[in-house]
Amino acid sequence: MPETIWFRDEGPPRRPRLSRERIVAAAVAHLDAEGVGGFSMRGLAARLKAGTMSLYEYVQSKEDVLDLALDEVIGEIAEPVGPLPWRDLLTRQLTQSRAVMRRHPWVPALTATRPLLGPNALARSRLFYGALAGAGVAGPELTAAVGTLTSYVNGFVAAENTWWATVRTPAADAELRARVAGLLRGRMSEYAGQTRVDEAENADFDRQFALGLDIILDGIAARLRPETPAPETPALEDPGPEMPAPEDPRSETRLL
Amino acid sequence: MPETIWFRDEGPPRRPRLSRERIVAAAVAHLDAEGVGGFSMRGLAARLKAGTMSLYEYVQSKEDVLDLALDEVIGEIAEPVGPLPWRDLLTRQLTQSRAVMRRHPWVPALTATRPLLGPNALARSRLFYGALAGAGVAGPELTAAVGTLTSYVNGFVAAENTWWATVRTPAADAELRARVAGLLRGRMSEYAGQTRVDEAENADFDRQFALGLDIILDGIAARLRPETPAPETPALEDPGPEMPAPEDPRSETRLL
DNA sequence: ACGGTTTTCCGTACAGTGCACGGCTTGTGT
DNA sequence: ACACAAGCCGTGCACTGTACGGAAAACCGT
Repeated sequence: MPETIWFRDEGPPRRPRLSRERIVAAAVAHLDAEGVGGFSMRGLAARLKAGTMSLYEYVQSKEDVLDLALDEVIGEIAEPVGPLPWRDLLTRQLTQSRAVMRRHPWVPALTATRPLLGPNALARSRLFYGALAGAGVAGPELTAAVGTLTSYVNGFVAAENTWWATVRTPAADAELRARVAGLLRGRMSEYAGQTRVDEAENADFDRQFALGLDIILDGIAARLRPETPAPETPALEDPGPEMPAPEDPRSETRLL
Repeated sequence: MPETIWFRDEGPPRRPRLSRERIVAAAVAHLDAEGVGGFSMRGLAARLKAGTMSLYEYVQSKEDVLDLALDEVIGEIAEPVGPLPWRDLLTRQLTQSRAVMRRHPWVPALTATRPLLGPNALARSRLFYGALAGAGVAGPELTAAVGTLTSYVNGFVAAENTWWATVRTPAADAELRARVAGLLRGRMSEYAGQTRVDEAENADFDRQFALGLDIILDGIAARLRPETPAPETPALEDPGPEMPAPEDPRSETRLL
């Protein structure tokens, strides 16, 4: 009687128990749970029920893990579904970016330190460049526009996260909370005559974010129609406004 | 013969050798030299020729030192000199912000983590709110405008700094440099038909920064004159557009 | 079926960290 | 002259990232 697979237990793990994939997944969970300060290779290994040094078979350093985790969560941003006007596309994408960064509050801290060169980050960048180029932005204004948008989102959510972290911490007593709230929210009431700022903070941030985004998008839109008062930027001496066809038409054509 | 002071040597230090002031000055120097990753309390103490634990007489934690150092360098931004149109004032201040953050590349990494509640940071914030309020921005648009501007600056310089750090490091070999440069700068040439991006990178960033800033300021300016196409924001039901007099007229009146 | 090679795993060790604790030194008030 | 307090800091502890080298397992050519 031939011994079948069904009676042979799989025993100790056949193929490698660890993998880069498993490691980054655990890293994201670990970062979500402990924050970037509480993240350690020992803790990560423990979460994987592996020895600490085993991780170094798949990764060269802690920084590598962080880079991988960062690009991983950037991948959580969904691809745009259909053809969309550039402004809607950017608004949706960036709102999603913010959502991801709120879900993973360690992200802004990392983007401020590490360059974003992973495949997902590059795909995002490519998407934005494509959308704005399709809208007619070109030359230095194109890079400026993309840079402005992504810088804004990063900066906004970074500030937003530190706000939540300092004010909504259980350790923060009511007094600190009141003082900080007074300091910051007071600004607005000080200059706008409105004092009751109650508890709609979450909605406040949403609104704040959307408003700021609109401000930037307005500024970009203003550069599209030449009748708006923006007489600067003498344009390149380079005559060619011809646009080379992107080498990968699949992902580009559906942009607009 | 009375013993005069001149023959009595000052001997061992009379008053406390350390002080919060001395510590933050050394901390800034240490951070400039070693970066935020290489910053350690032991190193800082060594720079002050003091025992490590002596620092804790003046400070409760490493984070305290970082917060102090952060607010310290924010103080490097000069006060505006005379009355200025709001747009000029903001442009100058934010350009100086960027200069400070380039001089102290660890700043963006910290602002992404810690809330900015020091006196210098608050004074800056106050200045911006005052300038924009004086220009006629009010309500949620006011906070959004200020948030957008500061978020942009932080985000921009953070990205800029990581760029310099990865590409201009001596450890970065020419190959990495070329690959990264190709990836990023390629975006622009890909969509704008311009390929020669040579070496004017520094000027490029300057221009990029100014352009992005102009985009945002345009967006803000568009909200000032109601004839521009921005029919949203139904305004507060609160009737009073009267602005309360700032309690400290000295620093406010000269804004505009 | 078996010896050898490669791949995966990880225990140990080392230099470094932030900081709690408690003792020492020094200047001051009475 | 003495008590007291303020500034100083050596020692120690728990923790970090990771270099090194050995054990175990998986694969492979014969």
